[in-house]
Order: sequence, then structure tokens, then C-alpha cells
Amino acid sequence: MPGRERRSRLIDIIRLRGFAALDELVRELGVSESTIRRDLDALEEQGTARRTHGGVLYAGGLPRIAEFDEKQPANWEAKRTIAAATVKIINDEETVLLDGGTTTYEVARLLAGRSLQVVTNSMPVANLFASESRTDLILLGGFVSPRTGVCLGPYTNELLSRLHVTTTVLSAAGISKQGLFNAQLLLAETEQAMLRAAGKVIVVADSSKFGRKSLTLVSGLEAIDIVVSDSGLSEEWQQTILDAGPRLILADIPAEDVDSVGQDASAANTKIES
Amino acid sequence: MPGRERRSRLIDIIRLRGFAALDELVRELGVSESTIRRDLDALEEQGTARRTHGGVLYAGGLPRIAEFDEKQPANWEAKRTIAAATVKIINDEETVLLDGGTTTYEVARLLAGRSLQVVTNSMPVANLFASESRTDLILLGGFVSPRTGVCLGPYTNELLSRLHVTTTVLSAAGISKQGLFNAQLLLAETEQAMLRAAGKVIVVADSSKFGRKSLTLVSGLEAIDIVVSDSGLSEEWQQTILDAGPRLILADIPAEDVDSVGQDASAANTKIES
DNA sequence: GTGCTATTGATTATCATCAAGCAAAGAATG
DNA sequence: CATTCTTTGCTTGATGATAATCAATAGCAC
Repeated sequence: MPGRERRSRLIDIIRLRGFAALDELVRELGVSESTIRRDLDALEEQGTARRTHGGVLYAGGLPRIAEFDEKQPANWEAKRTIAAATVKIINDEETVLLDGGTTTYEVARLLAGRSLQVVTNSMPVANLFASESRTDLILLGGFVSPRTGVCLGPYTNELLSRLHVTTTVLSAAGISKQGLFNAQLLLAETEQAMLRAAGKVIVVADSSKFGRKSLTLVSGLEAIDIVVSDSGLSEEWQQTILDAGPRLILADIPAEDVDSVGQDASAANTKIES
Repeated sequence: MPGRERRSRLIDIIRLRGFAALDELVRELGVSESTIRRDLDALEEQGTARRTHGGVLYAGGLPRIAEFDEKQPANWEAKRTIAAATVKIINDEETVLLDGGTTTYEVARLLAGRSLQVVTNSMPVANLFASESRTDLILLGGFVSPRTGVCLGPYTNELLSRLHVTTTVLSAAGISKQGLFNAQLLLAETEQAMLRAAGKVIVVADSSKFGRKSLTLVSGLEAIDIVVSDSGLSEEWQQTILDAGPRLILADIPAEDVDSVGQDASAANTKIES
């Protein structure tokens, strides 16, 4: 096999799989290990691939969404348990509208594979469902915000105005007595449109979000049906929320079995109030 | 550090980076190699990660779009050169509408990082631009086809009807004397809407597509401004296209330097006719 | 406290991978 | 045809990674 074609196929294989073991490549391309190794060195020099012990990683891969990369796994433990509690109150065959944000992303991960209709404006969320044949996916178009990967703007809002869903799962940058806050002006409008499209509104927010305001007010507390948070939420806030109307679900960080992240969402204990 | 938290952080790290070397993890988590190794075995069993020699890959990641996975790198060499020739006739600051398909995906890869406005209905394409701050991205929403990851349907078409772009890059399942063919009925409608939104229409298709019909006719040849293909296209077909109206650009597979795939799009020789 | 168990860290022998050097086979050049 | 340059495959000693075993520690029940 000519060297040119081999290197070209090499790139294709690596790109396709994201990772390829060295002996794998030796077998599939039918050349010696030394040759593969030399090719990989060249690819690395060129920046297309990254070598590891025993294999290669594709380097020119998808640029990642900033928000999901930088973010320290700050309250991820909490976010995960909140997500686990949230998916329990979503039934199969529902139509679910999912907002952007890391907590809703966790919810989306747990929903993947279930028989649902999902509507979202978030590209990271959409990617999770894109190839799931059991889940119908409707993507809200519009202008894509580069930092967060969500669709915004008039097109998005107008499309939303014509949809109706059974359940909307919203995230928030902050929650105060006045209601839900968000950090982006355009996103606030889109979230307001989401509220109008919803039958039941669920807000997911870890306890650190309470008592914190942000740029714009999205909605009052009375528009929310259910708030899902973690057990770190103070008594006062619990009462404040309940007084304002919503049901409150507090997810306990599970005593054991943290490993269940993927399919299995049964671990979190939940305490339902009022 | 308690084992639970460690494993949780492990998942976060792996997910964030896609790959992590073993000694890296040892250093960052401050535990012994044996412990890390045991944790990774557990994660692998559980399906969250995939072990390699000397490291781990994240497994629970994005499910991949079927079309891009299965597809043999059949005419990829041709597709790449076609893509390289195509991006040469697209200028900075233009508004470009990109169709779905593997050839247009290659075009998109070469456009990534340039100063453009990009409009697309394809999620794989959108992912390439999502975090590029230099490129404005407008995503056409709608119903997402699970196999190909493109948005279809009435919402998509209606949004398109309100847009105007300088250049549209279309793909095709087949090209005959009658015109452009596509394999999906709904997609044909969307592509017709794309044609209507376009100033200049570029069709990218490798030579194997010519003389091949598919399910539905999308448009006649006269609606196309430029056809970009490879040098494998027969004389008769060249003449047929030129007689019908479009300009024809044939990309030669470069004699050397196949390695330039990423940023560098300068390699392909092109022959421009009429 | 005593036993029990789970988790961790160190050690070892074994195996896989690596870089470098060298020779053979083509391809290109004069 | 001879010569040079490139590409390829093989070998070797060295390095790195692995699995398995064992001892130490820390909890937990009673």
C-alpha cells in the first residue's frame, strides 16, 4: 500500500473512533508496527493526533463548549442527585422541554434512551438525543451562543410560541423571593417563552443558587410547579418556596453507590414535601 | 480522601478531558496507582469508561451520528479535495448556508475558524462551529432525523423562508440530466427551501454521484451556479453540466502532501472550466 | 476490647510498548 | 547502469504498564 493512502486511511480511522490502539492499526492496515509508529509520530508533529501509550487519540476533534469544560465539578454531586430525583417525576411518552445549563444537562443524560419527545434549545443536550431512536428530538433553532451552546433570539422564541409541551425543565442562575434569575438577557426571554409553552414547570437548582440574584428576572415563583434541589437547602428557604406555591423536592446525596451515573438513576433518596 | 468522592472526581476528570493517563490521575488525586487502577476497572465494568494501555477513555460520551460512523471512508479522498476546492470560492464575511452530508461536513471543517456567518440544519456541522467565536452560527431548528442528525420538517422550512444568504452549499445523493436527487422526501423540501434562500448555489458531489438517481428530484440543474466535483468525472458529464448552465470546478487529488487536512486547505489543485 | 470486612498501598514477576539502529527493497536522479 | 534517497520491516535493550499477592490501616458490629 502506498504511504499516502495509508496515512490518509489512518486519519480516517482515528477520527472515526476517537481512539485507536496501535496493534489494532497494524492489523487493519497490514503494515509493520514500526511503520504505524512512524506515521503516528508524523501525525502528532502535525497536530492531527495525540499519541498515548499503546495508541492514538484524535486531536482535531470537536471543539468543546466552554461552559462544560472550564467549570469545576463544583456542585456536581448535588447536580447529579437533583437530576436523578427529577427524572423520576417525568413519565414515558411525555413531551419534555429542556433548558440549557449543566443541571439540565445531567437530567438529559438520565433521560437518554427513554421513550419521550424532547424539545431543547441546547446543543449539548441535543447531542445526547440525536442518535437515540427511541427519543424524538425537536431542536429549537436560532442564534447559537458560543459560550453555552444554546439557541437564542427571536427565531427561537417564535418557534417556542407555537409549541406546547407537558413538562418544562428549567435551570436558573439564581433564585430569590422575587423569583427566578438568569445571567443572560436574551436567554431570559427565551425562558419566558418556555414557561408559556409548558404544562408543568420544573425548576432544577442546587442549594447554592438560593438567595442569589442575577442580571434579569425571568419569572416569579408562582409560575413554578415544582422546585427540585438538594438537602443542603436551609429551612427558611424551604418554607419560602413552599409559601410561594411550588412543590419542593429535596434530593439527598446517596449514602452509597455513587458509581451509578449512567443508565441507573435509582440511587438518590428523595424527600418530598407538601 | 473518601473513596466515593474520589471516584466521582475521577468521572468528572475523565469526562472533561475525554482521555486521562494513569500517572496523571495518580498525581492529581494523590492516591496510589493500585487504587486508581481498581477504580478504573470498576468504571469500565460499569460502562462509564474504557481502559487503554496507560490510561482511560470516557465512554459515556456523545453517542455518534450513525451516518458518520458506519460509512467507510469510501471516496473520502475525493470528498476532501472537493471540500478544499470549495472553501476557496467562499470569502470571509459571507453568510454561508451549509446542508447536511459528509461532503458538506468536510467543507465545514475547513471553514471552521474563518470569519463567517454560518447557517445550517446539520448538528454535526453545527457542533464544529458551536464554540468558534469568530464564526456566527445560526442553527435551523426542527425535527431531528436520528440517522443523519439534520433538522427537517415544516419548522425548518419556515425558518428558512425568512432567511437570505450569500452562498448555499448543497450536497446530493445523485445528479442526473434532470437535476439534483435526494434520498429523503422531507429533506428534499428543506433543500428546496435552501435554494430559495440562496444568492449563489454551490453543489458538492464526488464523481460517483453523477448518473445516479435517488428517491426525489430536488431541483433542476439550471438552478445551480457552481458544481464542484473531482477529476474522475467523465468528459460527457462535464459537458452535460456545462451545457445545462452551472460553472464546473474539478478538484484534483493532490500529488503529494495528503497530510494537510486540518487548517491547511491549500493543497488541492483545481481546474476551473468555463 | 475482639473479630470482621473493606479499602488502600507496596512489591513483585510478567508482559506490552517504545526508541534507536540497521539492512533490504524500491523509487528517483544523474 | 550506478548512485542516492526514501520507505519499510526487523531486532534489541530499555522503559513502562499490568495483574496478583500481601500487609497495613481504618472503620463497624457486637
